[in-house]
Amino acid sequence: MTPCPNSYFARDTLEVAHDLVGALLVREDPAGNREPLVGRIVETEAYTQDDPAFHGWNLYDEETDTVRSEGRGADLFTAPGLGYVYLCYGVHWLLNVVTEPEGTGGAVLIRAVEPQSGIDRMRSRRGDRRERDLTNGPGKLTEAFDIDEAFHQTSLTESPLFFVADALPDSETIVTSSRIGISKAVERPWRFFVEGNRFVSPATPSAQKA
DNA sequence: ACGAGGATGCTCT
DNA sequence: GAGCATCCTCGTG
Repeated sequence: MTPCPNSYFARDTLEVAHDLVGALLVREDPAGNREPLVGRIVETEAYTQDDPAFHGWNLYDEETDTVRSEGRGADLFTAPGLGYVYLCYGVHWLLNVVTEPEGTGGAVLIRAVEPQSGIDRMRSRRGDRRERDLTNGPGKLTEAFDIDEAFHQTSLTESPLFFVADALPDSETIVTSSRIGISKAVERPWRFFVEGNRFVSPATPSAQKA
């Protein structure tokens, strides 16, 4: 269980978003008394600094190669491997990990995981429902994993919350589609997910080969 | 299965 | 005051 290091995230955002599909998301109990919560990531989305759907859109000035440090989106230009966690629709926390070298904007949204360990505790947090409904959406998995603003701008390369790289089995294929729930740059195929996996979020635009 | 509508709070204009 | 990187419940087929 070696966490993905900062260098893993200091890469092209599309590559990181692709490679995180199949990786594990691990949430350890700080006290160490209980087994960790573990989910295998089956769906991600990429957001980049030249992307109108990006929260830090237009903070980067190409002419002067500088970044305006105003507002929420500025945290997307911080060091790779940090958390970017924000409240969506006033209701749900969404988990992103910052990508690209510091000073370049980028993040990967974790949209769905397949529970692997700690399922009983996920269900106790989420309510008694089908296993696939515990974590098949970006707001659902943060509730199942007890992730909120406390992880904003904290390191996601060490306990208690980190990623572990893992390859997909031969039986599974990564495909892409347009991203979910955005109104700008909707044509960019920057959603990555495991084809046919039942833990992928319900909204599923037509897929293309990754 | 599928669609409509409401909850709820932060950010930016 | 509008617009969200969403989810849940409750209708109707």
